[in-house]
Amino acid sequence: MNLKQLAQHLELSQTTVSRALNGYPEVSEGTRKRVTEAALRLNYAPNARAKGLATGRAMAIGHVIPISTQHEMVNPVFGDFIAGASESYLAAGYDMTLSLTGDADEAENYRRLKAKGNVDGIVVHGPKMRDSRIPFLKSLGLPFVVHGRASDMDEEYCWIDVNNARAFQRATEFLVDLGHRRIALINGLESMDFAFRRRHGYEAALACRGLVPDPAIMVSEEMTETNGHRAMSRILAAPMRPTAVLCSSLITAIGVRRAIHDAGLVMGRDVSVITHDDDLSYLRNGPDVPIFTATRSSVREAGKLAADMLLRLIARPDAEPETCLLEAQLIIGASTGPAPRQDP
Amino acid sequence: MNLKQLAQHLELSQTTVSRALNGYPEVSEGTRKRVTEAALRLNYAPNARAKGLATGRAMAIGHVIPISTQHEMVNPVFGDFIAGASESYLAAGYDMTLSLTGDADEAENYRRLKAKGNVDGIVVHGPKMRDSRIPFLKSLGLPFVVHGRASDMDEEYCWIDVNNARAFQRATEFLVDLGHRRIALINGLESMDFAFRRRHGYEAALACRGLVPDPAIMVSEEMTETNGHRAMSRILAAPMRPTAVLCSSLITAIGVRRAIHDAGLVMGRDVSVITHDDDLSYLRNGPDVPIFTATRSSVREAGKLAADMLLRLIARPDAEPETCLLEAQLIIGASTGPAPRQDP
DNA sequence: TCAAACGTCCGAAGCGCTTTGGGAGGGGTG
DNA sequence: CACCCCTCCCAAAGCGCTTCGGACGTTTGA
Repeated sequence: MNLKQLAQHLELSQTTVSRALNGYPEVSEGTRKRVTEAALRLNYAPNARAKGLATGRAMAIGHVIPISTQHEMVNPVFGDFIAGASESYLAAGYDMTLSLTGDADEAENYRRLKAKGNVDGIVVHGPKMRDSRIPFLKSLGLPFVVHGRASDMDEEYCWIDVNNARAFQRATEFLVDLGHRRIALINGLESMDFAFRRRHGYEAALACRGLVPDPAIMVSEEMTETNGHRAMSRILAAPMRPTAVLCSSLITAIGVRRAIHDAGLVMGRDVSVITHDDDLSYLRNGPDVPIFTATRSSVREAGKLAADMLLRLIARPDAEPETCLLEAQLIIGASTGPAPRQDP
Repeated sequence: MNLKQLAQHLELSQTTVSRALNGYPEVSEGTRKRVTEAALRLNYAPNARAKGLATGRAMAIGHVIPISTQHEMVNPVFGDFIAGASESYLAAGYDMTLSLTGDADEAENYRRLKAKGNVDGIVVHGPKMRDSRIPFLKSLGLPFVVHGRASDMDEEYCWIDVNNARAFQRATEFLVDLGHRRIALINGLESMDFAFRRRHGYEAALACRGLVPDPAIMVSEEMTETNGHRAMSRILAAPMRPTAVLCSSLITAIGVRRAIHDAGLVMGRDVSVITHDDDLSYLRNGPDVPIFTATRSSVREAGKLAADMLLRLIARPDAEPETCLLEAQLIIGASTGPAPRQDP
């Protein structure tokens, strides 16, 4: 069933039917009603390709997610982000297309996306420090919103981000206030911008309290359970064991907890743990009393906000670039406590 | 840059340029070379909508994932599945579009997807028992592949699935062989087909060994860490505590491990645990020695196979429906051991 | 009363591509 | 030499939709 057939069936012109369905004023209410009812009954839906061709708008948003070429990992954060974003797309009548891409051909990928014309805008995931994609995308002229930021960039662009530095600064201060003096950091890959910022927040808090960061207890790795376990095991085995640790993800924290347990220690008593918590639906940090003390910020909410921002940007491409900095909550769970006396 | 401009620039007709780019034989090698080089240099890529309109093919696959309306959860399995599938799509030049949908309007959603014509086929996720989507999709005439199966259906359709019954049967037998007599089951929601099959495998193995399943130690819930913890805590607190437990996901198993630990017990000694393991990239079950004994099957691989299957189906829509049953490996980790003597 | 304005509708062009149905030119064949 | 058959290219007709520029009949304002 296409427009032509529908129009014939109604004994109207395609023009009128099209206008009736798209809410144009120059069609009588009676006719509009007749048309919409027939469309519903015959379950007519306009062909998206033809519509896109005629209007020049694809009514679709692209999400490009880089797969770390070495590890080929899909960050679970992505699922929740997408879920949040798709709420907005659904409401606005947009579709969502996904491209997973190796880091290598990413610029080419964006260019094709633009040339192929099947998205009106894109969301950029996993920005790196001084990410070259951002100036490139600006030059392409395709509206985009970045989930995260790229440090050391003078360019103006739309982004939405958690205040990672502040979150980790507060978390570190909280630990220092509890008497901890030796605090480890198990961070994500520092090529990623968020990890860089978190380290800065951590170091700033230490400096502020007259403490010196020790590279021996600072780790930067892909955020998996296994890596968390390995890093924490190593840190616990070394002399001058820390009494507290900051992790960058709940998944890593689970590995850390396992390492603490394996070492015969008790989390929250012998070793305090604070983790960042993206509030993933499948990996909640405890129902009422959180398991981990955490810096929490819903990535799903961020997805929704990013989508809304992008849709606004598409509607008014010449507007000032919006930005949105979300503050993470510091929520207290069972994984932190005062520094033990036998602090080495 | 569109075809017309490219053709003018080359002083050729659109026809010839189009044919040169699409590998048709009726164009000389010299011309083809000239065309492809110019296209590359001017980074021309054909407009996907126009191409789709002309060919009738969208060159895109839709993935429709139901969001359980109650819980609004995004299964982390999905990310890895998608990653696997996108490899195949990329190679075949297909795009991937995502629709998250509430269960309610799902049929309507599929119908629109078909009417809008922006996908050539779809992958159905999370089939339920006797899933009504399957006959509906068959009647729509849109090629589809189901990730999983729907029990109690006479319809023939394409699917790819893990042999869930067999996996859990083997796991249960393995536990019985180790001397366990009282084995708990912490399953996913039994409205989901895979959970239903796993329970059947578990019950079959018990029956085979003359054991009777006890509903008091069988749980069926959404597979989250928290739910795993809660269910296991309850089971451990009750009299007649089991000596082993089967879980449906690694995430649940992590909650189970926490519950065992909280109860002052040791996993693998006091309580044995076997879990299903989808081999997610961010949640590996240990690097070399697995943490959990597990029935393992890579969901990423399944994604790739599903995509391949769907692309074949699209190429030859009249072929017999393919099916693919993957066997899970039973891999031995540190979470299982012989049943303790003090078996109550 | 007449022109202007308005409410409704339609015809046709055009979005960028593929593909059908030729057509010009050149080399081989009888 | 005429004929045929390739090879290589082109013009034009769609694909299904939107939208510009009218057209027709009825109201309205001066």
